[in-house]
Amino acid sequence: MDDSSALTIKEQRGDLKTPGQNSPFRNRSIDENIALFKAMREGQFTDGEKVLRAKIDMAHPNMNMRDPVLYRIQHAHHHRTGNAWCIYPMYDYAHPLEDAIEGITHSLCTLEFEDHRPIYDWVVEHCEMPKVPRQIEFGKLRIKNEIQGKRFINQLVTQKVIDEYDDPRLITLSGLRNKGIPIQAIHQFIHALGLPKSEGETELTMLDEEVRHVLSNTPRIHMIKNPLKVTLTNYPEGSVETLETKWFNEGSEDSRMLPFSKHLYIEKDDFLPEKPNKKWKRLSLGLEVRLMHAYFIKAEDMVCDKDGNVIEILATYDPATKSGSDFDERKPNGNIHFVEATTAVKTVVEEYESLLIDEADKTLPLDEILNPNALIRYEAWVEPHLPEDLAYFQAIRLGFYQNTPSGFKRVVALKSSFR
RNA sequence: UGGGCUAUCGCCAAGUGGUUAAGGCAUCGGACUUUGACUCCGACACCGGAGGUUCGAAUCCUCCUAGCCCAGCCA
Repeated sequence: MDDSSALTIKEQRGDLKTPGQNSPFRNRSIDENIALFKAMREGQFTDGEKVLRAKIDMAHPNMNMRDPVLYRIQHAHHHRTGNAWCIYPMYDYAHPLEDAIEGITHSLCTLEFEDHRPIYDWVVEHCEMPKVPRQIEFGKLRIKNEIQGKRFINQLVTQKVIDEYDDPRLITLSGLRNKGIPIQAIHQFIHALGLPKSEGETELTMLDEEVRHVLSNTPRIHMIKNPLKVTLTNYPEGSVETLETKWFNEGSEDSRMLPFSKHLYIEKDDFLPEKPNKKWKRLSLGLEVRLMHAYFIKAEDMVCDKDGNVIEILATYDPATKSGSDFDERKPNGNIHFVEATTAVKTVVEEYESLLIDEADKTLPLDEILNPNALIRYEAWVEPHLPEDLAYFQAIRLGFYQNTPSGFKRVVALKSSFR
């Protein structure tokens, strides 16, 4: 039992290179110590008036072994035990005992507790615990370009940079779940990483790849992010054709109805007036592409606004090239997806990227390294007739999305070798 | 000479005296393709440095270098 103040104990502890001094109360008798400790437990002292310490070695090179405090007085209300106790054990004393009592054999924790292992072992041994647990330390799982520290996450929430603690931009478990990352992907990701003692920074692309694997068999649908109007000049006005189309998830015979008409939307990125190079497998004037699951169309002309932006493509379609017709007289310049303009449904979509900019220096202030594109919200055009129980799907050529009551959330983008 | 720990490809990570030094991610080629996806082929490391021991070293020894953690009555 030590009557010294916190400040005195601190001063007596020495520092990294100089040994500490024994407390003047270090040699109290066992009886006196027991009586004092009982009184302490009874609440006869005020906070900080006395403390229980382990008598180890004030000159120990590991400062954790310089007579560490075991119990301190805190007349505090505990959320479980109420006011039953006014003394509380320190982590270094409670933790090894809890492990031993619970029959823990391997107690895993992070690297900064390596210096505490000697006390852990000391407590187990000196308390003569019948079961001997072992503490094993490992490195934290750090992720590149992400925020993980409680302090920083709290700051982000408080400053309203993100909405809540389960914001999908966070890589907390609840954040990942909210974003729609399947639990199997997390398991596989963790399994691939192992439990090393080295402290590296893992790239999140490893998780992304696991997510794509898990989601690879989800139904595929057509969704247009940035619509560009296409008008088929040789298609009758007013009629909407319905094409039966396989979902295209492997092993499934399910099909869906995909509308098609004179008025369509394609992705803005899928058109350039002139073919820029031989690798261009999309639409250009004079070129023919296949609209997936539908027909070949050929861009004949385009309409621009006064600023020169392309706002509409005038094209023709070839009825002979209908999907499934085994037409093979010509090869299209590529395959792009589309949506029928009059039946397409507008849907709110959210997409996420890393919270921090690439190669972020985490020692800089947060507001200097936040990625402004960590959250992007937009309205997309989606084909109709989606199943009501659709939880996940792949928007063809875009990515995997989670279907939620508030809209679509992108779980992970598709890979692309397009340059 | 305070103590504890780490160091294998751009990123993770196997490996514990004899292997062509696993594998994944990323990247770069190419095949296939009604998703520039998937899949499939192919390319991609003198093991932080210097010495030493050994027939043989990423693995053992010595020295060095770099990085991380520790001075709460926090966890």
